[in-house]
This record gives sequence, structure tokens and C-alpha cells, in this order.
Amino acid sequence: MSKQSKQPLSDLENKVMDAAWAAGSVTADQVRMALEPEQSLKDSTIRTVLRRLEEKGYVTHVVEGRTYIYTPTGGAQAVAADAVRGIIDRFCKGSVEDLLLGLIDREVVSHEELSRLAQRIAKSKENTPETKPTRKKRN
Amino acid sequence: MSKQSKQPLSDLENKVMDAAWAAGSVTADQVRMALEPEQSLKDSTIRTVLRRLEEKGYVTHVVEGRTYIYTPTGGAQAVAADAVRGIIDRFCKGSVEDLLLGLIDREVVSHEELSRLAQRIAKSKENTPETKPTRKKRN
DNA sequence: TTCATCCGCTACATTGTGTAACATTATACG
DNA sequence: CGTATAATGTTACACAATGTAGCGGATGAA
Repeated sequence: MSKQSKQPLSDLENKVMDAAWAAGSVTADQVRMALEPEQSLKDSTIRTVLRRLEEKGYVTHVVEGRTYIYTPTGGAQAVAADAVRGIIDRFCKGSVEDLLLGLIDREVVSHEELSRLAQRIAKSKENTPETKPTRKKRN
Repeated sequence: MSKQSKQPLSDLENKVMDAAWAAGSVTADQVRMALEPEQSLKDSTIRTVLRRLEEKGYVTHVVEGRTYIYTPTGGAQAVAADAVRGIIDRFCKGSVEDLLLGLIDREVVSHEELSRLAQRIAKSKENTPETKPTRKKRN
């Protein structure tokens, strides 16, 4: 019940987030260099994007000396999960099952994959009898 | 490798698609009435949206007498699946597993749900020995 | 003090979206 | 056949988001 889907990421914003996720924390300049071969953007451009990302709640910053260090507020998985939730609401009338079935039909997810995963989960559930599966840290 | 993710649907477009999906096929006027209590839009507005939807590839139309009848080219599930594929690419570096794990962590999908589904699938797979599970029609 | 950095603020063109008026055409009725 | 009616196509416009960046100011280094 916490994170309600943030505003969506635009293409460039997404790339910047990728850099941030990959590095853990980044400075505007690091981001610029990360995108370098592909796109060559002015440093003010990057900073603008970073600022917008902060407004949207995807990153936070701390000032290290005279430099801003941006850190993602959540992992990519979290964002993905959020997005999926949105999709479920929009297209599947809230039915997760419908979504998953659709995914399988269209081979986005294979039967194998799903069963394997389910098993693995079932197993890990055994291990943690009741105590709300201790794994939860992964943010 | 067929449908590459179409352009995304805007909010209004989404509502219109909902109407279309619900009814199977619709005319501009039917859509307008469907949205009626909530939003009251001019009929030309609806038609514009419908046209854009056709440009984006979400619907097709046939002319029935003097009326345009729009029909979704794919089901909501298909669109959802497509969207999820996009998410996987964007945020999970292509790893479906990562996505699913994330979904579970964030309780978008429960363990129960997933296992149940996996079982059901395993079973249906038994039934259809090899012949690419005959279900495929659901479009 | 001066230079190099790094930052905030502001801007601007482009595109997407919601919304709709107006012109056009074809069907149906008298 | 002519006209009202209904449905369409064309065109427009304002507003928000996005990609992209310039400029001036603060701050630490030399």
C-alpha cells in the first residue's frame, strides 16, 4: 500500500536511471559519461533530467562537497513492479491471473519459467514457516 | 516476434479502448454513451480519438452503411502482455525472472497465485502432449 | 583574486493529448 | 428530385511533457 505509481519515465529519463541503478549513486557528470558513446548531451541537460527525476521521486540527492550525488530511491525491480501493477489495473480489470495467462499465451513468459519459479518460491516458503518471508530487504 | 509494442495509450484512449473491448465493436456514438456519466464529450472528440487509435494500430474499422464500426485489433490481454514485455526490456534487462521476483516481493502477485497458476498450467500442458497447446485463439 | 567547477533558473522548440468547430457527403423521406 | 439528417473528414488550438541547452552565480583551488 505504499508507493503509488509514480509519474512514468520518459526515454531519456530511463537511460539516466539505468546509469544510476548501475552505479548505485551518480553525479551528473558520471551520467553524462555513461551515455557518452550513444548520446552526447550537455551537462546542463543531464542535470535538468536528474532534477526532474527527483521531482518525480525516482532519486534523491545529497550534497557531497560542491557536488550533487543522486541515488535512486528504489531499485529497477520496484519500478517495474509498479508499472506492472499499473498495467494490471488498466488492462486486466485488476485480475493478476488474466495478466499472467496473457503473458503465457504470448510467450512473454514460458510455462517452464513460471513453473520453475513457482517451485522455487514454494520451496523458499517452506523454509520460512510463517514469519512473512524474511526477504524483503531488496529495495 | 510479431507485434512490436505499439505506441502507448493515453488515458482517454484507454477508456475508449475499454469500451471497445467490452462491446467487441463500437461506433463513435456507442463509445460516447459508454463514457457518458463520467465524461461528456462531443462526438467529434470521440471520433478523433478513435481515429488516432486506428493510426496507432489498436483498432480497425469497417464501414457499415454510413457508419464506422471500430473493432479492437487485439484483446486487452495482448496489449497488457505487450506492455509487460516493454517493461521487462526497460527495467529488467530482459530478465523475466527478475521481473516476476520483483512482483512477488512487492506483493503484486502472491506466492499462492503464482503456484496455483503454475500448477494449472502444468496440468494443461499434460493434456496437450506436444501440439503447441491448442489454446492460442484468445486474441 | 582569478579560474575552473558545479549548480539553479529559465527558455524554447517539438510532440502528444484533450477537446472541438466546421465543412462535406451520403442516406432517407416526402 | 430536393432537403433535412446523420455520420464523416479536416483542421485547429491550448496545455503539458520532453529533449536540449544557455547563462549567471557560488564555491573551492591555485
